[in-house]
Amino acid sequence: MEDVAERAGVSAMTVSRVLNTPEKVRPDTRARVLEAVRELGYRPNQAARSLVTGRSGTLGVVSFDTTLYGPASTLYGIERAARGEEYLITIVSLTALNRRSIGDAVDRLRAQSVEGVVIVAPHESAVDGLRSLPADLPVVVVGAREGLPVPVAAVDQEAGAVRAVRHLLSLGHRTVWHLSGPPDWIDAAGRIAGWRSALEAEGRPVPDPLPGDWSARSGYEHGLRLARDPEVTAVFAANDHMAMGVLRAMREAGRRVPEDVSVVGFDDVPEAGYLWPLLTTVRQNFGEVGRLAFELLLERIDGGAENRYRLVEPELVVRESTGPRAG
Amino acid sequence: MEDVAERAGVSAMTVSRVLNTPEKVRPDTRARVLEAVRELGYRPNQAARSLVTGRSGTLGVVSFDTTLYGPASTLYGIERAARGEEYLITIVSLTALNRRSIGDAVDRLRAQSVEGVVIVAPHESAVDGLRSLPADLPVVVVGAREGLPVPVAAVDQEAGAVRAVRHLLSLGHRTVWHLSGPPDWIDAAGRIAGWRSALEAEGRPVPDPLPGDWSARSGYEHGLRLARDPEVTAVFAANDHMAMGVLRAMREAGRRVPEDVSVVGFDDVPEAGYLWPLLTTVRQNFGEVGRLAFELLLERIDGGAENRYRLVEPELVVRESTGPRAG
DNA sequence: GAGCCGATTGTTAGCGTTATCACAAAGGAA
DNA sequence: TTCCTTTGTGATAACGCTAACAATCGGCTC
Repeated sequence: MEDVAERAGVSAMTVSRVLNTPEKVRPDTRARVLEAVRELGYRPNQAARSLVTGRSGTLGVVSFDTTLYGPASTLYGIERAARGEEYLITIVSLTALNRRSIGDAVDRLRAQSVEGVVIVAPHESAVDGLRSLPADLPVVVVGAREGLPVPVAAVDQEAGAVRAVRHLLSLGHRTVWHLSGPPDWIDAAGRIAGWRSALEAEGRPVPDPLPGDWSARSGYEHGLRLARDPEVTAVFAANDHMAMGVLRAMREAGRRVPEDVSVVGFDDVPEAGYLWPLLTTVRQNFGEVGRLAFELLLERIDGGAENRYRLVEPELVVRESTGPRAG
Repeated sequence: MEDVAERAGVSAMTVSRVLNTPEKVRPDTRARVLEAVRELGYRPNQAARSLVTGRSGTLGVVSFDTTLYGPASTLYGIERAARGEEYLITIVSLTALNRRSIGDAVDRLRAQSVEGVVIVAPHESAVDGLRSLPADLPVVVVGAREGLPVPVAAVDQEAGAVRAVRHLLSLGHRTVWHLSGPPDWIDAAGRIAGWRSALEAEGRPVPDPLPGDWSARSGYEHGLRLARDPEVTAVFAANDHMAMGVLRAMREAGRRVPEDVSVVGFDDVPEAGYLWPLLTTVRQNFGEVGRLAFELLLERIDGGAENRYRLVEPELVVRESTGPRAG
């Protein structure tokens, strides 16, 4: 920087100003400095800058498993939004889902002086961990429920489930069976709540939800059982992979989809549009959730004290796996 | 840090030593300092540290689309490996695949003083971008071909394709049709080369490869055409999604899989094990590639000058979509 | 023409660490 | 005892940048 200043015939301070507040420097001086910067290939040292400003230009993202479609897409959304504001994203993935693990992850990020952290961990047990976060670090959570001491961005799981169930009921099905996700997952709870309320609103019987684990295998196993019950004509699986398992089970049991049984998934994973039959499902806009999370975090960093709760509406995508009730 | 020093009755320098080279401090002094650190909740300031040491404890990863299974898994592998060595990972995703875009991404990372960069971009056009990288920054590339001026970690695409083809030939198929990936992708080229060489090694006819675009749609379209040709009894698709499209096309055309036609994919995406029929495919261990990339980068940072080329062997996973040739 | 103002640029003093060298104490060899 | 190591600790000076204030320079008012 000293070299640049000398070459441009100004002081180091002026170089700094050209880079940070160009409007406070006379155009011709600015041009001379920029020319010198270019010639010398000067790049400001971020470490020195953040040492003196206290700002690092970096945000942290803590996530459970970034190979899953949802977290990966959310991360991507955060990164794209952050790029626009000249922030870089540092990631830490969680090895376990307890308070300790989240605390460690946040600590590691803090040691690198991130300005704020987005936590992507849609589990009840993760929510516990949030209660013991450092108060001086801006934090935003993705996918948690309302009422936390931090801002939250999430997909409206309940609304999505309601849409799926209404769609099935409108096709003439008497009621809808539900294959739910693991109880620890907040998304799973939201989908159960939406499914139940949509059935109750129409005065339909509410069968016990069948607890799955997100895997196609669990969908397949429950699916075999459901296939034996002729009463079952509509199934709402809490995610697409379980729905795929149900499709396979129905096929093996000789029940046609959608003629005999309608199946709806949740997520709209990319391959949902490639299956046979094409899966009717509820699309979650994870990228948008990431963008919202970034916005909330920025507000927090800039001093906002509100704990806003921002929801993204999911969208029902009707394909081939649902149809009118037979008979 | 000053406070910690005072509380422990030592100088700031000794506190620094306790944190960096504990073996150079007498055990009782060390204990006193650590106690003071704990009591005051002291956390060293990384910015100040990297200002003086020139090391930031951060590595950059440049990737094209981290929502895809491959890049996401590679990233995850890098992150896990880096955690063990106390490195944090900063990500930048590419908006386009040209030299400019890669240069920008690397520049943004460099501005944050990352110690090295892993580039995940398995495209020919990305390889161009690599030739104009700054020479003073350690860089490792994932998924490129041999012969670059940087170390490379990749899956042995050719070996994977050879395994897929040999498997099909061993089932009695006369030859194997290939649905290839986009020509710009290095992986696609490797799979074509492996497929061709395996056929030629056995003196089998080599049909023209059918150029797809990784999407299930392209697999479906080519699949419809292949289904009309009774000669076609074995298809090797360059990825699982295209294989899914082929499965769907065969089903619609009334050709049974695997009785009439065998289909092999590539990748082993998580849902490959949930389809009907379960897809025979070639599994790539992306996590291992990520780990290798991290190792190579570490060597580079520590001064290694070699441009090593490290390959991970893919594995054939035989499921239900392949069987003996009919007749 | 003195005095004042705003715009622009410069000077100084850190930000929180660690490298380097200096120093003190303790032990061993002569 | 004296000198020389070795080991542990401290003092000082950077690292590269920006905040805060100081200085300079035109131009303008009266």
